[in-house]
Parts: sequence; structure tokens; C-alpha cells
Amino acid sequence: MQPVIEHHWQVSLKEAKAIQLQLATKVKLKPLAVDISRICAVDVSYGRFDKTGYGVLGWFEVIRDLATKKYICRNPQIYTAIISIDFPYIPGYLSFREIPVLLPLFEKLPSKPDLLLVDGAGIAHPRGIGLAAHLGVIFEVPAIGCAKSRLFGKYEDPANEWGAVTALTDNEKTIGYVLRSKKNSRPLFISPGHLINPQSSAEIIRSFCGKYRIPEPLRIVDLTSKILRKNPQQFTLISKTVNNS
DNA sequence: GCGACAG
DNA sequence: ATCTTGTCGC
Repeated sequence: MQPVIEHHWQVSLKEAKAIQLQLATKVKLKPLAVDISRICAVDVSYGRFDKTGYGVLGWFEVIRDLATKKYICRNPQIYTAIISIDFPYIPGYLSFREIPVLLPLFEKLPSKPDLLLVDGAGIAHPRGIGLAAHLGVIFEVPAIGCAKSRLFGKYEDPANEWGAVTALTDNEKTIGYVLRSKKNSRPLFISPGHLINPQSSAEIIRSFCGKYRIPEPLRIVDLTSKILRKNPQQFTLISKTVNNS
């Protein structure tokens, strides 16, 4: 799986902004059928003091439980890479920090997934192109952004009950949903990334949530990235581009 | 100028 | 994101 759209990653803030404005025009929102069968989830964790990025891409086969309407993940395939990150963390520019770490992982995928789940914003972003939207557009694949906190948009707190949702808006326009994926836990901020709409995004993420706040596929890659950071020697890396130390 | 601010 | 022990709620 190769990007359909290529651009430089080592850019200035100004160039990064220009790239985002250009890519934002390519985002397409549309309903997505819920009978997805192959999905990907990605996440990146960081080194304590150095600029090391620990990227994880999980490939899962999913089936939907007819009774509970929840998705169940099967045959997980985990891809990992350890790559030096040079772009700083600047709210609104997370893509330029994390995507370079994930690119070598996507290269190894035999085919496109039906859906990509991302730990970050979709279109609920100052320029409408958060990490999930950026990935969706350059790979031309349906994507959903599932962030643990708000980056952009207005909302009211959803009721403190599993599954409660409220709209995430921008000038009265719904750009995503705030979902209480677990009682007594902070809600999730869901927004479409590409080739899906706000409603489908929230429905699908909700169907991936069980007893934990984070939906299963994202929780698995998140936990894996932390294990990778602590114990990299137990993994077969797709790529390793970092200073020896 | 001040506050907000995914990971 | 990362650091970090106990502790409150389900």
C-alpha cells in the first residue's frame, strides 16, 4: 500500500500549513457501509528524552456480532518501526510528526483496509485536516479520527452513561461527535477523516467499544507501542532509523 | 495581547 | 506524549 499523494515531510511550519490547506480540499465525506471486514489501527509513542518514535500498525479482520452489534477483532497482524522524529509537537501539525513513522508500516500492507482508525483528529481540526484526515487522503482510504481530548469544535458534555453522544460542531455545523465510551470516563472526540461521515464514524467507533474507554483496535496498538518502547528487542522491526545508544 | 491547544 | 502510587468507582 503506497500513498496516492506524495509530499515532503521535512518542511517548515509555513510549508506544512500550505500542504494542509491543499489536502483539506480533497477530503470527501460520505456514508460508509458498516459491514467492514478488514481494518487498520495506528499509534505512535515517544521516547522519554530523545526524539525516538515507536510506531505500530495493527491489521485486523473484524466480524460483527449480530446480537450486540459490536465488532470483534480477529487474526491481528502487528507491524512495528522505530524511527527518529524531527518535527516538534505543535497543536494542529501532528501529522508531520507521526506520519513519517507510520509510512514504512503502510508500505508492508498487502492491500488496502476497508477502514483506518487513528488516535487523533479527523476533520475536527482548525484547517479541517487532522491526522486521520491526512492519512485518509494520502492513501485514499476511509478513515476515522478518535481523539482522547478536544482539538477543535464546540460541544456539550454527553450524559454520564455508556454510549451517550453529543455533537461536535463548527459554526452550528456537525463535524463530529463526542462519545461517552465508558461510564465515569472522559469522552472520546470522534470525527471523520475521509470517505465516511460524522454519523457513521460515531456508530462504528461505538461498536468497537467494550469495557474500556478506548476502542479495541486502538487500545491494542496503543498498548503495543508502549511495550515496543520498553522492550524493542522482542519485536521484528519493519524499519529502524534512530541513533544508536 | 490573551487563551486554547490531537499526540 | 511522558513521569508516577495510591486510590476511588464500577
